[in-house]
Amino acid sequence: MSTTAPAVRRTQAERSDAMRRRLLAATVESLAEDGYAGSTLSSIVRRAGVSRGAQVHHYPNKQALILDAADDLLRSSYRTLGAVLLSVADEDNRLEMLVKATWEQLFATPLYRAYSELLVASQRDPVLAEALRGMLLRVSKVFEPAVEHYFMQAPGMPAPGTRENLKAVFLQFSCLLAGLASQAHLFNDPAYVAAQLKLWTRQAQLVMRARKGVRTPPPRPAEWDRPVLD
Amino acid sequence: MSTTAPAVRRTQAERSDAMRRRLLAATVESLAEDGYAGSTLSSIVRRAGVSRGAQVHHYPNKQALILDAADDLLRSSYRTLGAVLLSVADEDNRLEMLVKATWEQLFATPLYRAYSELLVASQRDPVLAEALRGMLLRVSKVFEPAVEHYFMQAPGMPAPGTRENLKAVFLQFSCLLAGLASQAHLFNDPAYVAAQLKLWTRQAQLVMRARKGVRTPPPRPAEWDRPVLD
DNA sequence: TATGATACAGTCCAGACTGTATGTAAATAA
DNA sequence: TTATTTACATACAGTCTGGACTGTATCATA
Repeated sequence: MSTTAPAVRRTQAERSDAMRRRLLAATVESLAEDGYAGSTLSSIVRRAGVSRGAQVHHYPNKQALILDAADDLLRSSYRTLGAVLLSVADEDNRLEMLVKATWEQLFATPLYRAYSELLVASQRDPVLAEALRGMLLRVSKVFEPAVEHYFMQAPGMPAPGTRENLKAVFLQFSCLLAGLASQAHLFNDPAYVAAQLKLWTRQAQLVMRARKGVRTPPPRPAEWDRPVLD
Repeated sequence: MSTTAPAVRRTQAERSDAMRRRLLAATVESLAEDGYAGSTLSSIVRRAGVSRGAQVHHYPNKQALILDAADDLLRSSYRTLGAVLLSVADEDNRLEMLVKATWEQLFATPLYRAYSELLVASQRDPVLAEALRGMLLRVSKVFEPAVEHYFMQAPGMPAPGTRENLKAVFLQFSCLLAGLASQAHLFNDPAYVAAQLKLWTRQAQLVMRARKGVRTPPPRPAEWDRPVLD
């Protein structure tokens, strides 16, 4: 009667995979809650409920763990963004829903808190900066086709370079969300955020329109459904 | 012939004042260069070229120093913003100049780097958050009258609440700049920032106009010229 | 089943950081 | 001048962190 023995026989790959997942999840959690500097190895392994040895076995040093967590983080955001894009597929007021959903499901989440910690840390860590750069690039590679899939230049806009314009407007959107997210906790009136989202939506509607009759999901790259870990 | 003796007799208040300035300047510098977590008391006093005892004499603990540095930082930004607002006083393309100057002289500076460090730290430090909140409020109390002094709702805009609209558009502006500043180091193409500034300027010009013939400086609150230290 | 590889646990250590305590010089007050 | 407060300097104590190191359990393979 071995009550303690788990007796679940797992393959080495399964064990490693599960352990790495626990460590990465704990790291991202810790980044969001305790910040970059507060995310010590000790606190992370405590949060993950594993030993110090497990961490050192899978990640030779702290930077390796952080980098992998950053990758994990961006991959999650990537998938969340995908869900957001799909969720606004057959709406009438598509832009408004997209704005709202992007804020609520992406920027007003612990995930973005963790990301912003990495962002400021990357100001002084070229390796981390390069990693974030590459990941941002991948995210935009998904977002931009989706934007073109759903939206078009508003008629009568005398703007040259339609495609570039849409991209610029959505880059503006991301900057606005980033700025809002970084300051939102200082606003005593939470309605400010809603008002800002509404304002941008109105402005954007001046230069773009949702394509009519688009009921298919946006282009979905292959790596979309790739598992979180390589 | 006392070669070493400085023999400059200073009053106690002068000594304290000078020392505090050195400490605050070093702290803000350190925040910008080494980040919040990297700004240790040891590194700050080393940067300031003073001893550990000087710091502990003027600031009982780290938080007190950081809080005072935050105050100093916001006060500097406050004055810089004032200079920016005055510098665009008699320009024709006032909005464009204001945008450019605000970016270059405020957000693309080490000062804002330091501020952004405090901003993320304030996510987990309620005291710091409250301090930043109060100081932001003071800054906006200067900025908003200046905005109304220089700009007006564009004619033919069917928007209710002119005053509130202008405020919202400039809050959008500040969020955009904050977002840009937090990510700018990831953009490999520095032209992105310029393009974004241009884009926002164009959009803002749709809803506002520079008042004609305004050649007086914006309202200048009394505390404007108050010295940095109380 | 025997042997080696992999996964994980727990501990130790050198360095760094903050706060404190004590000592000295400079300025003000008496 | 002398006494006393203020400004600064130095030394130290306690805590924490990240990396190294050793030992044990689990899995793969022959």
